[in-house]
Amino acid sequence: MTPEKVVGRLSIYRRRLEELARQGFENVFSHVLAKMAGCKPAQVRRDLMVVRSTGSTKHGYNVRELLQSIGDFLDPREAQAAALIGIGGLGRAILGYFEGRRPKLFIAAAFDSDPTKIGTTMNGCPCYPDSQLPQIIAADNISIVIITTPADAAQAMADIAVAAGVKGILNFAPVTLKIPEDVFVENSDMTVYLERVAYFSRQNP
Amino acid sequence: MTPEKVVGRLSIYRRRLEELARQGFENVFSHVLAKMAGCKPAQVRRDLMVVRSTGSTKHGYNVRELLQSIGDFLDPREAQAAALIGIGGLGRAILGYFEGRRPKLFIAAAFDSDPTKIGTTMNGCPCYPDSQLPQIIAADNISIVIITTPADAAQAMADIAVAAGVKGILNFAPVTLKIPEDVFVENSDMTVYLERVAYFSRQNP
DNA sequence: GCCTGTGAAGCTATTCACAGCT
DNA sequence: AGCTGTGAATAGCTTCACAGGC
Repeated sequence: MTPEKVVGRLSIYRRRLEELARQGFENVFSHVLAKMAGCKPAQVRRDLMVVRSTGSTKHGYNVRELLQSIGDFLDPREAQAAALIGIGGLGRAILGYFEGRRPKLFIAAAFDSDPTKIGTTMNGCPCYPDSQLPQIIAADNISIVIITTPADAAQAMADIAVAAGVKGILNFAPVTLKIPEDVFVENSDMTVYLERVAYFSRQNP
Repeated sequence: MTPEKVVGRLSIYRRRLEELARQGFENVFSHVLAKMAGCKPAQVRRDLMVVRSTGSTKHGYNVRELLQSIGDFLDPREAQAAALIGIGGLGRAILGYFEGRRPKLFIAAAFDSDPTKIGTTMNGCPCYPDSQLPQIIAADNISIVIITTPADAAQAMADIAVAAGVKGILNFAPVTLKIPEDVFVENSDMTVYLERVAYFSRQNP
Protein backbone atom coordinates (compact mmCIF):
# COMPACT_ATOMS: atom_id res chain seq x y z
CA MET A 1 0.00 0.00 0.00
CA THR A 2 1.12 3.50 -0.82
CA PRO A 3 2.90 5.18 2.10
CA GLU A 4 1.41 8.24 3.77
CA LYS A 5 4.34 10.38 2.83
CA VAL A 6 3.86 9.67 -0.84
CA VAL A 7 0.14 10.43 -0.73
CA GLY A 8 0.94 13.72 0.97
CA ARG A 9 3.46 14.67 -1.68
CA LEU A 10 1.08 13.76 -4.48
CA SER A 11 -1.39 16.19 -2.98
CA ILE A 12 1.32 18.86 -3.05
CA TYR A 13 2.40 18.06 -6.60
CA ARG A 14 -1.18 18.38 -7.68
CA ARG A 15 -1.49 21.88 -6.33
CA ARG A 16 1.74 22.95 -7.94
CA LEU A 17 0.61 21.45 -11.22
CA GLU A 18 -2.65 23.33 -10.98
CA GLU A 19 -0.63 26.53 -10.74
CA LEU A 20 1.38 25.54 -13.77
CA ALA A 21 -1.77 24.71 -15.72
CA ARG A 22 -3.28 28.06 -14.78
CA GLN A 23 -0.17 29.79 -16.06
CA GLY A 24 -0.47 27.90 -19.34
CA PHE A 25 2.44 25.49 -19.02
CA GLU A 26 1.93 22.25 -20.90
CA ASN A 27 4.94 20.31 -19.70
CA VAL A 28 7.15 20.10 -16.66
CA PHE A 29 10.44 18.39 -15.83
CA SER A 30 10.91 16.48 -12.61
CA HIS A 31 13.54 18.91 -11.39
CA VAL A 32 11.18 21.86 -11.86
CA LEU A 33 8.33 20.21 -10.02
CA ALA A 34 10.78 19.13 -7.34
CA LYS A 35 11.87 22.70 -6.77
CA MET A 36 8.25 23.85 -6.60
CA ALA A 37 7.37 21.14 -4.12
CA GLY A 38 10.52 21.45 -2.04
CA CYS A 39 12.00 18.03 -2.71
CA LYS A 40 14.45 16.20 -4.98
CA PRO A 41 13.91 15.26 -8.64
CA ALA A 42 14.47 11.56 -7.99
CA GLN A 43 11.77 11.63 -5.39
CA VAL A 44 9.29 13.26 -7.72
CA ARG A 45 9.98 10.61 -10.36
CA ARG A 46 9.65 7.79 -7.87
CA ASP A 47 6.42 9.19 -6.45
CA LEU A 48 4.98 9.56 -9.91
CA MET A 49 5.63 5.87 -10.54
CA VAL A 50 2.75 5.09 -8.20
CA VAL A 51 0.27 7.02 -10.32
CA ARG A 52 1.71 5.29 -13.41
CA SER A 53 2.04 8.45 -15.30
CA THR A 54 4.86 8.49 -17.73
CA GLY A 55 6.95 11.37 -18.93
CA SER A 56 8.90 11.87 -22.07
CA THR A 57 12.58 12.60 -22.34
CA LYS A 58 12.04 15.57 -24.54
CA HIS A 59 9.47 17.54 -22.60
CA GLY A 60 9.22 15.88 -19.22
CA TYR A 61 5.69 15.28 -18.00
CA ASN A 62 2.54 16.61 -19.59
CA VAL A 63 0.87 18.79 -16.99
CA ARG A 64 -2.68 17.94 -17.94
CA GLU A 65 -2.08 14.19 -18.10
CA LEU A 66 -0.29 14.28 -14.79
CA LEU A 67 -3.15 16.12 -13.12
CA GLN A 68 -5.49 13.50 -14.51
CA SER A 69 -3.36 10.61 -13.24
CA ILE A 70 -2.94 12.10 -9.78
CA GLY A 71 -6.67 12.83 -9.64
CA ASP A 72 -7.49 9.27 -10.64
CA PHE A 73 -5.24 8.07 -7.89
CA LEU A 74 -6.14 10.46 -5.06
CA ASP A 75 -9.77 11.25 -5.66
CA PRO A 76 -12.64 8.99 -4.73
CA ARG A 77 -14.72 7.60 -7.55
CA GLU A 78 -17.90 9.01 -6.02
CA ALA A 79 -17.84 12.29 -4.15
CA GLN A 80 -16.88 11.84 -0.50
CA ALA A 81 -18.51 13.87 2.26
CA ALA A 82 -16.85 15.09 5.44
CA ALA A 83 -18.26 16.69 8.58
CA LEU A 84 -16.67 19.26 10.81
CA ILE A 85 -17.13 18.92 14.56
CA GLY A 86 -16.49 22.04 16.60
CA ILE A 87 -17.17 25.43 14.99
CA GLY A 88 -14.59 27.62 16.67
CA GLY A 89 -11.99 29.82 15.01
CA LEU A 90 -10.13 26.85 13.62
CA GLY A 91 -13.28 25.13 12.41
CA ARG A 92 -14.42 28.23 10.60
CA ALA A 93 -11.02 28.69 9.04
CA ILE A 94 -11.13 25.15 7.71
CA LEU A 95 -14.61 25.65 6.28
CA GLY A 96 -13.41 28.71 4.44
CA TYR A 97 -10.36 26.88 3.26
CA PHE A 98 -12.07 23.97 1.59
CA GLU A 99 -15.15 25.64 0.25
CA GLY A 100 -15.47 24.45 -3.32
CA ARG A 101 -11.84 23.41 -3.66
CA ARG A 102 -12.34 19.79 -4.68
CA PRO A 103 -15.63 18.68 -6.20
CA LYS A 104 -15.04 15.11 -5.04
CA LEU A 105 -14.35 16.01 -1.43
CA PHE A 106 -16.47 18.47 0.48
CA ILE A 107 -17.62 19.38 3.97
CA ALA A 108 -21.31 18.61 4.06
CA ALA A 109 -22.18 19.48 7.65
CA ALA A 110 -20.79 21.23 10.72
CA PHE A 111 -21.62 20.44 14.35
CA ASP A 112 -21.38 22.38 17.57
CA SER A 113 -22.85 22.36 21.03
CA ASP A 114 -23.50 26.13 20.98
CA PRO A 115 -27.22 26.66 20.22
CA THR A 116 -26.63 30.12 18.71
CA LYS A 117 -24.75 28.52 15.82
CA ILE A 118 -27.33 25.86 15.04
CA GLY A 119 -29.44 26.43 11.97
CA THR A 120 -27.03 28.93 10.45
CA THR A 121 -24.95 28.35 7.35
CA MET A 122 -21.21 28.95 7.32
CA ASN A 123 -19.32 29.05 4.07
CA GLY A 124 -22.18 27.18 2.50
CA CYS A 125 -22.16 24.55 5.22
CA PRO A 126 -25.20 23.95 7.45
CA CYS A 127 -24.68 23.82 11.24
CA TYR A 128 -26.32 21.19 13.41
CA PRO A 129 -26.32 20.35 17.10
CA ASP A 130 -23.89 17.66 18.27
CA SER A 131 -26.82 15.46 19.16
CA GLN A 132 -27.66 14.99 15.50
CA LEU A 133 -24.27 13.62 14.53
CA PRO A 134 -25.34 9.98 14.10
CA GLN A 135 -28.42 10.78 12.04
CA ILE A 136 -26.70 13.20 9.71
CA ILE A 137 -23.62 11.02 9.25
CA ALA A 138 -25.99 8.31 8.11
CA ALA A 139 -28.25 10.56 6.04
CA ASP A 140 -25.43 12.34 4.20
CA ASN A 141 -23.23 9.28 3.96
CA ILE A 142 -20.36 11.04 5.70
CA SER A 143 -17.19 8.99 5.85
CA ILE A 144 -14.75 11.51 7.37
CA VAL A 145 -14.90 13.85 10.35
CA ILE A 146 -12.66 16.78 11.15
CA ILE A 147 -12.42 17.34 14.88
CA THR A 148 -11.80 20.92 15.97
CA THR A 149 -13.42 20.79 19.39
CA PRO A 150 -11.61 21.59 22.61
CA ALA A 151 -9.49 18.74 23.93
CA ASP A 152 -12.01 17.51 26.46
CA ALA A 153 -14.81 16.95 23.96
CA ALA A 154 -12.75 15.26 21.25
CA GLN A 155 -12.83 11.63 22.38
CA ALA A 156 -16.57 11.60 22.96
CA MET A 157 -17.27 13.10 19.54
CA ALA A 158 -14.85 10.68 17.92
CA ASP A 159 -16.58 7.74 19.58
CA ILE A 160 -19.95 8.84 18.27
CA ALA A 161 -18.58 9.37 14.79
CA VAL A 162 -16.90 5.97 14.73
CA ALA A 163 -20.06 4.28 16.00
CA ALA A 164 -21.93 6.00 13.18
CA GLY A 165 -19.60 4.42 10.64
CA VAL A 166 -16.99 7.06 9.89
CA LYS A 167 -13.78 5.65 8.37
CA GLY A 168 -11.35 8.56 8.72
CA ILE A 169 -10.66 11.24 11.31
CA LEU A 170 -8.65 14.40 10.98
CA ASN A 171 -8.00 15.43 14.56
CA PHE A 172 -6.87 18.92 15.54
CA ALA A 173 -7.59 18.50 19.23
CA PRO A 174 -4.40 18.08 21.26
CA VAL A 175 -5.27 14.63 22.56
CA THR A 176 -4.42 11.09 21.52
CA LEU A 177 -7.68 9.53 20.41
CA LYS A 178 -8.42 5.91 21.18
CA ILE A 179 -9.89 4.63 17.95
CA PRO A 180 -10.31 1.18 16.37
CA GLU A 181 -7.55 -0.01 14.04
CA ASP A 182 -9.65 0.09 10.90
CA VAL A 183 -10.36 3.83 11.17
CA PHE A 184 -7.62 6.03 9.80
CA VAL A 185 -6.61 8.89 12.12
CA GLU A 186 -4.46 11.84 11.19
CA ASN A 187 -3.41 14.11 14.03
CA SER A 188 -2.44 17.71 13.50
CA ASP A 189 -1.23 19.20 16.71
CA MET A 190 -0.23 22.85 16.58
CA THR A 191 1.49 22.77 19.93
CA VAL A 192 3.82 20.11 18.61
CA TYR A 193 4.53 22.13 15.49
CA LEU A 194 5.32 25.29 17.37
CA GLU A 195 7.50 23.58 19.95
CA ARG A 196 9.35 21.87 17.15
CA VAL A 197 9.97 25.08 15.27
CA ALA A 198 11.13 26.70 18.49
CA TYR A 199 13.51 23.83 19.17
CA PHE A 200 15.07 23.66 15.72
CA SER A 201 15.24 27.41 15.30
CA ARG A 202 17.78 27.34 18.13
CA GLN A 203 19.92 24.51 16.76
CA ASN A 204 21.55 26.25 13.81
CA PRO A 205 24.56 28.52 14.43
CA MET B 1 21.16 16.01 16.12
CA THR B 2 17.83 14.87 17.50
CA PRO B 3 15.38 13.92 14.75
CA GLU B 4 12.20 15.93 14.20
CA LYS B 5 10.01 12.97 14.96
CA VAL B 6 11.57 12.52 18.37
CA VAL B 7 11.19 16.18 19.26
CA GLY B 8 7.54 15.97 18.24
CA ARG B 9 6.94 12.95 20.41
CA LEU B 10 8.68 14.53 23.38
CA SER B 11 6.24 17.41 23.08
CA ILE B 12 3.39 14.91 23.17
CA TYR B 13 4.81 12.96 26.10
CA ARG B 14 5.11 16.18 27.99
CA ARG B 15 1.46 16.99 27.62
CA ARG B 16 0.44 13.51 28.65
CA LEU B 17 2.72 13.75 31.65
CA GLU B 18 1.18 17.08 32.59
CA GLU B 19 -2.19 15.34 32.68
CA LEU B 20 -0.78 12.60 34.87
CA ALA B 21 0.77 15.14 37.22
CA ARG B 22 -2.54 17.00 37.46
CA GLN B 23 -4.25 13.75 38.38
CA GLY B 24 -1.69 13.17 41.09
CA PHE B 25 0.30 10.30 39.59
CA GLU B 26 3.90 10.20 40.71
CA ASN B 27 5.23 7.46 38.47
CA VAL B 28 4.56 6.04 35.05
CA PHE B 29 5.69 2.96 33.13
CA SER B 30 6.80 3.20 29.54
CA HIS B 31 3.92 1.04 28.38
CA VAL B 32 1.39 3.36 30.04
CA LEU B 33 2.90 6.49 28.53
CA ALA B 34 3.10 4.69 25.21
CA LYS B 35 -0.59 3.96 25.25
CA MET B 36 -1.37 7.54 26.18
CA ALA B 37 0.79 8.88 23.38
CA GLY B 38 -0.27 6.33 20.79
CA CYS B 39 3.04 4.58 20.29
CA LYS B 40 5.06 1.58 21.47
CA PRO B 41 6.83 1.16 24.82
CA ALA B 42 10.21 0.59 23.24
CA GLN B 43 9.87 3.84 21.38
CA VAL B 44 9.06 5.76 24.52
CA ARG B 45 12.12 4.33 26.24
CA ARG B 46 14.34 5.11 23.28
CA ASP B 47 13.00 8.66 22.99
CA LEU B 48 13.56 9.25 26.66
CA MET B 49 17.20 8.29 26.26
CA VAL B 50 17.74 11.62 24.49
CA VAL B 51 16.58 13.60 27.51
CA ARG B 52 18.79 11.41 29.73
CA SER B 53 16.08 10.77 32.17
CA THR B 54 16.28 7.45 33.86
CA GLY B 55 13.54 5.28 35.23
CA SER B 56 13.54 2.65 37.88
CA THR B 57 12.54 -0.94 37.48
CA LYS B 58 10.20 -0.83 40.36
CA HIS B 59 8.10 2.24 39.56
CA GLY B 60 9.04 3.20 36.03
CA TYR B 61 9.66 6.91 35.51
CA ASN B 62 9.04 9.64 38.02
CA VAL B 63 6.53 12.00 36.44
CA ARG B 64 7.93 15.17 37.93
CA GLU B 65 11.54 14.37 37.06
CA LEU B 66 10.56 13.42 33.55
CA LEU B 67 8.69 16.68 33.05
CA GLN B 68 11.78 18.49 34.25
CA SER B 69 14.08 16.60 31.89
CA ILE B 70 11.85 17.10 28.89
CA GLY B 71 11.48 20.78 29.75
CA ASP B 72 15.25 21.17 30.04
CA PHE B 73 15.58 19.58 26.66
CA LEU B 74 12.75 21.24 24.75
CA ASP B 75 12.49 24.67 26.29
CA PRO B 76 14.76 27.57 25.51
CA ARG B 77 16.92 28.85 28.30
CA GLU B 78 15.54 32.37 27.87
CA ALA B 79 11.94 32.91 26.84
CA GLN B 80 11.51 32.84 23.09
CA ALA B 81 9.11 35.17 21.29
CA ALA B 82 7.06 34.37 18.20
CA ALA B 83 4.99 36.54 15.90
CA LEU B 84 1.84 35.66 14.03
CA ILE B 85 1.41 36.98 10.50
CA GLY B 86 -2.14 36.99 9.16
CA ILE B 87 -4.98 37.46 11.61
CA GLY B 88 -7.74 35.43 9.97
CA GLY B 89 -9.79 32.65 11.50
CA LEU B 90 -6.80 30.37 11.73
CA GLY B 91 -4.55 33.05 13.15
CA ARG B 92 -7.04 33.91 15.86
CA ALA B 93 -7.50 30.24 16.70
CA ILE B 94 -3.77 29.87 17.15
CA LEU B 95 -3.58 32.93 19.38
CA GLY B 96 -6.29 31.49 21.58
CA TYR B 97 -4.57 28.15 21.59
CA PHE B 98 -1.22 29.27 22.86
CA GLU B 99 -2.23 32.02 25.19
CA GLY B 100 -0.28 31.42 28.37
CA ARG B 101 0.45 27.76 27.67
CA ARG B 102 4.22 27.80 27.89
CA PRO B 103 5.95 30.58 29.79
CA LYS B 104 9.11 30.12 27.73
CA LEU B 105 7.40 30.36 24.36
CA PHE B 106 4.82 33.02 23.59
CA ILE B 107 3.30 34.98 20.74
CA ALA B 108 4.41 38.56 21.28
CA ALA B 109 2.87 40.28 18.27
CA ALA B 110 0.38 39.75 15.46
CA PHE B 111 0.43 41.36 12.03
CA ASP B 112 -2.16 41.99 9.37
CA SER B 113 -2.77 44.22 6.39
CA ASP B 114 -6.35 45.01 7.46
CA PRO B 115 -6.31 48.48 9.11
CA THR B 116 -9.39 47.72 11.23
CA LYS B 117 -7.41 45.13 13.20
CA ILE B 118 -4.40 47.35 13.84
CA GLY B 119 -4.07 48.70 17.34
CA THR B 120 -6.40 46.13 18.86
CA THR B 121 -5.38 43.36 21.22
CA MET B 122 -6.34 39.76 20.58
CA ASN B 123 -5.93 37.15 23.28
CA GLY B 124 -3.49 39.47 24.94
CA CYS B 125 -1.52 39.96 21.75
CA PRO B 126 -1.11 43.40 20.14
CA CYS B 127 -1.85 43.78 16.41
CA TYR B 128 0.39 45.76 14.09
CA PRO B 129 0.40 46.57 10.39
CA ASP B 130 2.52 44.34 8.15
CA SER B 131 4.76 47.27 7.40
CA GLN B 132 6.11 47.22 10.94
CA LEU B 133 7.31 43.61 10.82
CA PRO B 134 11.04 44.38 10.62
CA GLN B 135 11.01 46.93 13.42
CA ILE B 136 8.99 44.83 15.81
CA ILE B 137 10.89 41.64 15.09
CA ALA B 138 14.01 43.53 16.05
CA ALA B 139 12.52 45.34 19.02
CA ASP B 140 10.89 42.26 20.58
CA ASN B 141 13.69 39.92 19.62
CA ILE B 142 11.30 37.64 17.75
CA SER B 143 12.93 34.47 16.45
CA ILE B 144 9.92 32.60 15.08
CA VAL B 145 7.02 33.55 12.83
CA ILE B 146 3.78 31.73 12.27
CA ILE B 147 2.39 32.40 8.80
CA THR B 148 -1.38 32.23 8.48
CA THR B 149 -1.83 34.59 5.56
CA PRO B 150 -3.50 33.63 2.29
CA ALA B 151 -1.23 31.73 -0.08
CA ASP B 152 -0.33 34.70 -2.23
CA ALA B 153 1.06 36.80 0.62
CA ALA B 154 3.06 34.10 2.36
CA GLN B 155 6.34 34.24 0.45
CA ALA B 156 6.63 38.02 0.70
CA MET B 157 5.99 37.96 4.46
CA ALA B 158 8.45 35.11 4.90
CA ASP B 159 11.12 37.04 2.99
CA ILE B 160 10.67 40.05 5.22
CA ALA B 161 10.78 37.92 8.36
CA VAL B 162 13.93 36.13 7.25
CA ALA B 163 15.60 39.40 6.33
CA ALA B 164 14.76 40.64 9.81
CA GLY B 165 16.59 37.70 11.34
CA VAL B 166 13.91 35.15 12.11
CA LYS B 167 15.27 31.60 12.53
CA GLY B 168 12.13 29.45 12.36
CA ILE B 169 8.90 29.55 10.38
CA LEU B 170 5.70 27.68 11.01
CA ASN B 171 3.86 27.92 7.71
CA PHE B 172 0.15 27.24 7.37
CA ALA B 173 -0.18 28.78 3.92
CA PRO B 174 -0.52 26.13 1.22
CA VAL B 175 2.62 27.11 -0.65
CA THR B 176 6.20 25.86 -0.68
CA LEU B 177 8.29 28.68 0.71
CA LYS B 178 11.71 29.40 -0.71
CA ILE B 179 13.79 30.00 2.37
CA PRO B 180 17.53 29.86 3.15
CA GLU B 181 18.89 26.58 4.50
CA ASP B 182 19.70 27.89 7.93
CA VAL B 183 16.09 28.84 8.72
CA PHE B 184 13.97 25.96 9.94
CA VAL B 185 10.59 25.68 8.20
CA GLU B 186 7.71 23.53 9.31
CA ASN B 187 4.79 23.27 6.92
CA SER B 188 1.32 22.40 8.06
CA ASP B 189 -0.96 22.02 5.09
CA MET B 190 -4.57 21.22 5.86
CA THR B 191 -5.39 20.33 2.30
CA VAL B 192 -2.76 17.64 2.41
CA TYR B 193 -4.11 16.31 5.69
CA LEU B 194 -7.68 16.13 4.49
CA GLU B 195 -6.81 14.55 1.18
CA ARG B 196 -4.73 12.00 3.01
CA VAL B 197 -7.49 11.12 5.42
CA ALA B 198 -9.90 10.84 2.50
CA TYR B 199 -7.51 8.54 0.65
CA PHE B 200 -6.75 6.21 3.54
CA SER B 201 -10.31 6.13 4.79
CA ARG B 202 -11.11 4.32 1.56
CA GLN B 203 -8.31 1.78 1.71
CA ASN B 204 -9.50 -0.39 4.56
CA PRO B 205 -12.09 -3.07 3.84
C1' DG C 1 23.06 16.27 -24.19
C1' DC C 2 19.63 15.86 -21.14
C1' DC C 3 15.73 13.68 -19.80
C1' DT C 4 12.97 9.52 -17.50
C1' DG C 5 12.46 5.11 -14.99
C1' DT C 6 14.45 2.20 -11.71
C1' DG C 7 17.79 -1.31 -9.37
C1' DA C 8 20.71 -0.84 -5.79
C1' DA C 9 22.87 1.62 -2.09
C1' DG C 10 22.61 4.44 1.79
C1' DC C 11 20.23 6.35 5.45
C1' DT C 12 16.67 6.87 9.12
C1' DA C 13 13.25 5.08 12.16
C1' DT C 14 11.04 1.51 14.57
C1' DT C 15 10.79 -2.69 16.88
C1' DC C 16 12.69 -6.84 18.85
C1' DA C 17 14.74 -9.22 22.40
C1' DC C 18 17.45 -9.77 26.19
C1' DA C 19 20.96 -8.58 29.83
C1' DG C 20 20.84 -6.45 34.13
C1' DC C 21 18.53 -4.61 38.09
C1' DT C 22 15.47 -4.60 42.02
C1' DA D 1 8.35 -11.26 38.10
C1' DG D 2 8.51 -7.30 35.66
C1' DC D 3 10.65 -3.34 34.53
C1' DT D 4 14.42 -0.32 32.08
C1' DG D 5 18.24 0.53 28.77
C1' DT D 6 20.13 -0.76 24.57
C1' DG D 7 22.68 -3.64 20.80
C1' DA D 8 21.08 -5.76 16.95
C1' DA D 9 17.61 -6.72 13.50
C1' DT D 10 14.13 -5.10 10.65
C1' DA D 11 11.38 -2.08 8.08
C1' DG D 12 10.74 2.06 5.57
C1' DC D 13 12.36 6.13 3.00
C1' DT D 14 15.41 8.80 0.17
C1' DT D 15 19.04 9.39 -2.93
C1' DC D 16 22.42 7.79 -6.17
C1' DA D 17 23.72 6.51 -10.49
C1' DC D 18 23.11 4.72 -14.76
C1' DA D 19 20.69 2.22 -18.72
C1' DG D 20 17.70 3.49 -22.31
C1' DG D 21 15.47 6.84 -25.29
C1' DC D 22 14.90 10.97 -28.08
